[in-house]
Amino acid sequence: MESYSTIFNGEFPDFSEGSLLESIDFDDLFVSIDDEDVLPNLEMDPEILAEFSVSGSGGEESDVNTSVSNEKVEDSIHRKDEEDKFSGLDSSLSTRVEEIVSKRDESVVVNPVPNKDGEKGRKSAAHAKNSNNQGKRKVKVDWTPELHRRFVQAVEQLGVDKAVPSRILELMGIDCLTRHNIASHLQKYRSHRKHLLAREAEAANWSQRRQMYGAAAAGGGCKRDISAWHALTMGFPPITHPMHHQFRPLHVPNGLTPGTPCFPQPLATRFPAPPVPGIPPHAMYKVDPSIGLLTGQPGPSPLFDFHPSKESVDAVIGDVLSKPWLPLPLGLKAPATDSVLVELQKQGVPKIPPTRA
DNA sequence: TCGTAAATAT
DNA sequence: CATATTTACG
Repeated sequence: MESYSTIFNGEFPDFSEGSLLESIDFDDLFVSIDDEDVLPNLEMDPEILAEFSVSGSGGEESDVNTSVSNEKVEDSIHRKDEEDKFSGLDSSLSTRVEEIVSKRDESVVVNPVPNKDGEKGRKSAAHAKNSNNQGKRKVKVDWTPELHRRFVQAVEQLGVDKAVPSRILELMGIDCLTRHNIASHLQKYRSHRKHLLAREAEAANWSQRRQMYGAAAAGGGCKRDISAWHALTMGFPPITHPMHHQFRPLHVPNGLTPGTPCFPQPLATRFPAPPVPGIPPHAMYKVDPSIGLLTGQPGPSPLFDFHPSKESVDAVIGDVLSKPWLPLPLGLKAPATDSVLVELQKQGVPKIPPTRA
């Protein structure tokens, strides 16, 4: 039910280009559900990315993907699809032929199409593999991050609700894909998006209720806000476990033991990751500009030379609380440590030299 | 052609 | 065994 491709994350950092931080827009991480057409840009698991960076790392203009296959190149098949009519977009593209090597690995050549916004041209390569395509020359399309990027771009350009396979294909300008490929991908994309939004909605809901709880609690026992209290008692299982048992900051000031909460206690105790049904605590996260990354992820917390000042923390607390916990899409992990660190600096959070113990 | 769901391959 | 992708069908 919850199986979705890990490539539906929207954005994929280009490690070969530079800091992956560049590709991370933390603001987008917190897009609320009212943003219909936007999916949060989440960092993809570097491991997953690694796979792709290997095959296509160097080439800047690698219009030809020869990445490849083993020595076995038995036969190649030119697959022609009715989609050829779209070849007009890019002559070089249209000329590209999808080569399928029957024996071992196959390479599908996909050419980049100049982005409308004039972004730097990227190579888009799709590797199609199938071990036994004897008889059938159907090859599974390998939706690489780049390819998916193009896909998403096309979809968003058309509008999520208006996006239709044929149109998407046209916009993508990749001649070796069929409508069916797109349709299939679109199906999954929509499904993924649907669930993702649902999860975000739930998370936001819980976060909201947490806020209510916090307000009610802050009310000092006098439960004026009956609704809030009711919602709390009805919807929330009493939190009996110490916060640090469930949730730990990814980053703790130097000198502290990993796992030691370094963020303000009120935040930790009052706003733990919401127990969204179906989502394990460790799959929830939010980013705190001054504190770092908060997740429900248990385990050792990496240390790094960063220690937010109390002032910085206080200044940002309100903002943090307003941000909802977000569910990590399956196959994803929270932004890397470095990402957070750089983001902190980016936001002007003073970096205090670590106090060597 | 599209969208959905079942089938199938990895 | 999960799940990504293809294939079938209304």
